[in-house]
Parts: sequence; structure tokens; C-alpha cells
Amino acid sequence: MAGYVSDAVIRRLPGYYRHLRELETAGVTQISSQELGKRMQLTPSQIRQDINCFGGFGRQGYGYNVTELKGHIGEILGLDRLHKVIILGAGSIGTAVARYPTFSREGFETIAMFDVAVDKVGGTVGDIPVLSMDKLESFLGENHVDIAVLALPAAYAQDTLDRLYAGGVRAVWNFAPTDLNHPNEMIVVNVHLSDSLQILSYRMAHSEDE
Amino acid sequence: MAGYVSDAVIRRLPGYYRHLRELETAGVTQISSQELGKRMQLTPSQIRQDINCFGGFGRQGYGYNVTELKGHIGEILGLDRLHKVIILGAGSIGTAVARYPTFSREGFETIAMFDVAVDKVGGTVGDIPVLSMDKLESFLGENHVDIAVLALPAAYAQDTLDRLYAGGVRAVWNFAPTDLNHPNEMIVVNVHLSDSLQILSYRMAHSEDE
DNA sequence: TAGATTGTTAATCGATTAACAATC
DNA sequence: TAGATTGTTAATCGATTAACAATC
Repeated sequence: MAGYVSDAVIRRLPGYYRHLRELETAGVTQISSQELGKRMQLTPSQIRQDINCFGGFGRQGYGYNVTELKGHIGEILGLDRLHKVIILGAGSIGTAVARYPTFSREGFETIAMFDVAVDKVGGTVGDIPVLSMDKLESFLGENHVDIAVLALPAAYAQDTLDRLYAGGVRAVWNFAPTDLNHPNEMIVVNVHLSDSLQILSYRMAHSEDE
Repeated sequence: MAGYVSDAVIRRLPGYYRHLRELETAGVTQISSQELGKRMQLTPSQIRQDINCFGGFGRQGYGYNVTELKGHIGEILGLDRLHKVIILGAGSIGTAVARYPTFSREGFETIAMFDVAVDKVGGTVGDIPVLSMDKLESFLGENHVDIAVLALPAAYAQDTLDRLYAGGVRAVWNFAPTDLNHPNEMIVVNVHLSDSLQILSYRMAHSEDE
């Protein structure tokens, strides 16, 4: 069904999912592109175009069924599957990711964390065991891992990514503040917290401009 | 100097800054749009267009001086100013933000955290005092705050944002997984960690498509 | 000077918006 | 049926890329 879908559309999908979940929780069963657009600050046209990249989930004269559309978008996002996750780095960022309740709710299960600090190795974060970084290869040999989270200093990120790739991991969620080189068949999504804060700083510095 | 600058350009600025910092650290003094483009996966044209939104920082036949350009972009991003920050929520995300070393290096100083949990109030995270949420208004009355970080559950985010606005805060960095309503003169930048993870999930689910 | 590379204008490409027939 | 709203095609708008004269 889905042919080429532009990056712009993909980046909006989680927003649709989030708003539809909120609407569902609020007991709303039906919504038009008009109303959803007002809520999400998008034009009704754009919403219909976006949704129709994946199929005609609406009905003329009615709009969209909230639960149904949320279900479709959840599937499109792959949230109907279970993802096994490991976290590299048991510092404050790694810990925050491990404890983030939303992830487990959406099918992301963290099965292990890795760190170099001897005082962390052997411990746990919540229920999650913290293993030695030296055990990474053997762990990957024995366990299927869908996603690796890089939550360690930039200086170690590239080397760790290369080890993950060699161990068969094909998807990385990167919190290290650097851009990483990776083979085409590896998917890397960056968080780059500093970038986001700098954009806030930019807007503050230029808020009088226009 | 800077007339209208598109969102697309603004979102790329932190990337320029990051790469220029890395180049400077590596001892590179000069770079052409060609080389920088190869490094950042952008066309040379785009780099020259982006930079020329703010002024002609290059020299024909030479390219750009790394340190000089980094300095200009740092200023454009407002990183030459000191920003006083408070963090709402002393959970694992708030703590991770408080401990993130990059921020203090770039001129963001966290002066207080706030939480409702009685076992956290009165304590510290690093050097930063954790105050009671009840003290927010009095704190804002006595201290200048440039940026508030929302690191609390979605259910409390809108209410807290309204209190921040009433207390004079005009910039918010939002980690709560919800979109917030805010007056025009308030600047809100969202992190939405779940969105980013869902985009990774999407790409994994559709990596065979093309 | 010759070579390189910018700054900037023009051309292209893609994403958003508008319009409207189809239809619930 | 009449009214509402989708799905989809066409028009517009904006961002990216190409080209090249200016100039270091």
C-alpha cells in the first residue's frame, strides 16, 4: 500500500498517533480533518494527504473513527510489534531511557544495559541488569536485539556503533552528541538534545526580529 | 542582517555548530562548502545558501575559517549569552538534563529544580537545590529565569506551563509527551522522545520497502 | 596570473494548499 | 434527500540545487 512516503510525512506520524491517543482517552470517537487540523495546527488538506499515503481510512460525510485511525497509524509505526532493546551507558541519560514508562507501554522492552564503570556493572536499573561493556559481543551472540540505545559519551559512540553492527544490530537510537558513520542497512535516529536546546536559544535571541 | 530565516535553515544551525566544533578540535582551520558538505551530507550549494542567510562569512578561493564561522554561528544561536534555567520535575529525565555536561559548557546554568515528592524536596541534584513545587511562584518573583524545562508527567505539563507564563517565563523546553497550548510570545520547543523512537520503529518496519 | 571557491541569481524539485467531484 | 467530508487532482508556494560571474 505505502509507496514512497516523504520524510516530512513520517516525522508527523507520531504526532497523529499522540493526538489520536489523547482524543481516544478523552472519549472522542469521531473526528474530521478540519477538527484534527485545528488541534494539531495543520491544514485539513495536509492531514488528508498524509493519511492517504497509507490508505483511505476515512469516510465521506463522517470523517475518521478515532480508535480505528489510531490503530492503523500504530501499525504503520510498527508499534504492534515487540522490540527488544539494549542501552549502552548506564549514566543519567541511559537510566532515564530505561525508566521511561511510555516505551514499555508501546512495545519496547529493555533487556540489558551496558557500562564500563565497575561500580555499576552487576547492579540493576529497575529490573534491568547492568552488564560489563566487555560482555557486549557475547550478549549479542546469545540474544536477539532489535534496537540499541547509545547513551554514552560522544568519544565512545562511533566505536560502540561499529561493535553493535558487527554483532548484528541494525537499528540505533543515538543520544551521543555527534553524527555517526554507519552502513546503509543500519538505521540510526539521533536525538541530539543540545541541538534542540540551541534551537530554543536561537528563537529567544531572535524573537524580536519579526 | 538576518531577514526571514526559514525553519529548515534554523534546524540545521546546531549541526553546523557541532561539526565546526569537532573540526576545530581536530585542528582543522579552513574548510570549503564542498568538504563541509561531504562531512554533513549536504550539498555545497545548500551550505552556502544557509550561511548567507546571516552574512558572507567566507572568502572566494579559500572557503571558511573554521573558528571564525563557528564563532558567528555560536552568536547567531545565542550561545554567547548566559541562560538561567530551572527544571520542573526531579525524576530521571529532569536529573539527566541537570547533569548533562554540554549544557553548562554552552552557557545554560540550572539554578533550581522543582518537584512535588516530599523525599526529593530539600535535597540536591549535583549542586542544584530541589525546591517544592509550591515555591514556584515565589521563586519566579525573586529570580530571573530565562528557560524552564518541563520534565514532568504529561498530565501536569499544561498547568505548570500556565504557572510559568504567569510568573514571567517566556521560553520552555518541553519533555512531557504532549503538545502544549501557549501564548504567542512564549517560545516552546518540544523534545518528544517517544516520537523519535517511533520514527526509528517506522523505519525498521519499512526498511524493505524501497 | 591561474585556480579555487564564494555569493547570488535562476531553474528545478518537492511539499503544501486549494478545489472539487465522489460518496457516505 | 441534503449536508458534510473525504480522496484526489491541479495550483501554488517554498526549499533545494545548479550555474556562473565576482573575487580572493
